[in-house]
Amino acid sequence: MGKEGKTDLSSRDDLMGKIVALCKRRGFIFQSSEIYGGINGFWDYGPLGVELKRNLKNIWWEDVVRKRDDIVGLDAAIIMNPKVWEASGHVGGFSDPMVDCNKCKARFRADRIFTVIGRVGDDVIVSAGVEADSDLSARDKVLIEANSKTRHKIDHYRDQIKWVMFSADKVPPNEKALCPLCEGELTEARKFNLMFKTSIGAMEDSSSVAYLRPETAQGIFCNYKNVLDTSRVRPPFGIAQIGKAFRNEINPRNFTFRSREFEQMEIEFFCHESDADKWYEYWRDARYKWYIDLGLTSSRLRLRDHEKEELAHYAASCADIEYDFPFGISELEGVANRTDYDLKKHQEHSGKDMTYFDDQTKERYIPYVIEPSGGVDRAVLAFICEAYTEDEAPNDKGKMQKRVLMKFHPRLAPIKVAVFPLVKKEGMPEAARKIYDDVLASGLTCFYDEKGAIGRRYRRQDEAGTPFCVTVDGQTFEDQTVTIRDRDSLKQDRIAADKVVEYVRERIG
RNA sequence: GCGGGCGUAGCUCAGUGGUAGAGCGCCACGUUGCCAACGUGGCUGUCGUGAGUUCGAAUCUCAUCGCCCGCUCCA
Repeated sequence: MGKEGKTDLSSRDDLMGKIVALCKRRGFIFQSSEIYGGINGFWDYGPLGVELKRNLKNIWWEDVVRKRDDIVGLDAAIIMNPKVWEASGHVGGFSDPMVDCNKCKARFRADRIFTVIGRVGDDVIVSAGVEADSDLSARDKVLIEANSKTRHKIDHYRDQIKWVMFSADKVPPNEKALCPLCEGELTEARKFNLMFKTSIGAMEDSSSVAYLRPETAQGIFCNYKNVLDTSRVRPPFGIAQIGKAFRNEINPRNFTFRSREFEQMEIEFFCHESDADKWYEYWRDARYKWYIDLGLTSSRLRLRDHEKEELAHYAASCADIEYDFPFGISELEGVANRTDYDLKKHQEHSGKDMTYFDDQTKERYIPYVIEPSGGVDRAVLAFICEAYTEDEAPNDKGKMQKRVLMKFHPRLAPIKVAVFPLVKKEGMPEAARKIYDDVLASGLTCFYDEKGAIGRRYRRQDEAGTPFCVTVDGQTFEDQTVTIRDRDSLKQDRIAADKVVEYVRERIG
């Protein structure tokens, strides 16, 4: 990280560096397996981070499942029958071997790139890389495209030339595959399958192969019939799930933003085709508002409708909810109209009937699916970036000093209340302990601290994002009141000691 | 995956071949009467990891892991 000569870009980088440092310093997020040198793309949530993340998931679950009568929950297994991933297209689609050019850095599908070499003895008369359907058509293409000098040579040696043709995924020993664009050397063919593979049972043979799910959605689609048959729901209705998913990303980046193990919070909302557009718009707008209500400012948050060309093959429409991170604008959640694509695919592959029969209209149909699918870790990171604030506060001599605070929405804050004795004597610790016990008993997260100067204790809570700090002082013993300090404004109210829980609850909302 | 930069205490970093450092932090005791106070004492290191060169490596070489930036990729 640069120390000086900051451009706009590097000061944004610096901001991300400060956020990463604070996350570690205060125990929000650690790198996985750090003592062994870490492991790329995996992260651990520390004591404050796990509270923050859990708060976020609980609020989501409350808002989309418990407070609604049209959505039910689900917790599906991470490992599913491998046929699920054939039906979803995850096994077939992303496993083509690819090659890169070492020189011009272009990337190609290995089985589509051929190298053609013509030799007389050990002399190479012609060698070229070419994109083609077969080795013979590749040679023809090379002959047609050859320049006049090369053509001359080829004609001259005609019957003596020994041809070698091969695709970039089947390079013979001692040969090298060539780039069709720049004639540079190509890398070995590599398979780019995003799914983590494992095996079931003690013996690792091919019959036992299984995958860690690359998305949670398929667990919902596979249980759609079970839920319909057991939960007395009928379209329009949704199934919600929070769970881990795994993708063997080529290039994990940007702290926890793109990691190989991550958590999704996802709804699959089933409705009639004729209502699909209406529900799509409903969920797109509702999900956008959800983030704003939890404290992401609308200037950094944006809702972006996908262009027609940008849509995945299964989606009729799609919108991204994006956040302007210090490293750039990136997606938090996607809301898509997936049509009846998924249920149809599972009906085809499993042979099981996925239709719904509507008793009132006497219509039988496969429902359309609206999918609001959010990344939990991405949302946590967005709230962390949003909360990170530097301002100035006076020290004990009234001089302004830099202060770092995390302005979490009180609902998200890992610790809701901290309780301090002003000094460690005259019974103040005991009185503060009692208040601490009361707050804990109420179910609010609370932190007790009597170490060091009062100002230091306030600042420590500022970095943890604790919205309220309660202090027991001399006056507490005269009129049973305490001061309660607001994290953002630094203002203090004096309230009755037994009203702390009530005061905080009112402001958490 | 490619190219570049970086990796030293919990954090920020200094240290260009000769006994591992500073500031902050953390812990204890005292002091302290509302915003990173003060005093005294204390703790903290596989110098990312492994190998090599050398009498001697944090320092030079190679490999490897991790982080950052750009490209690439992105169901």
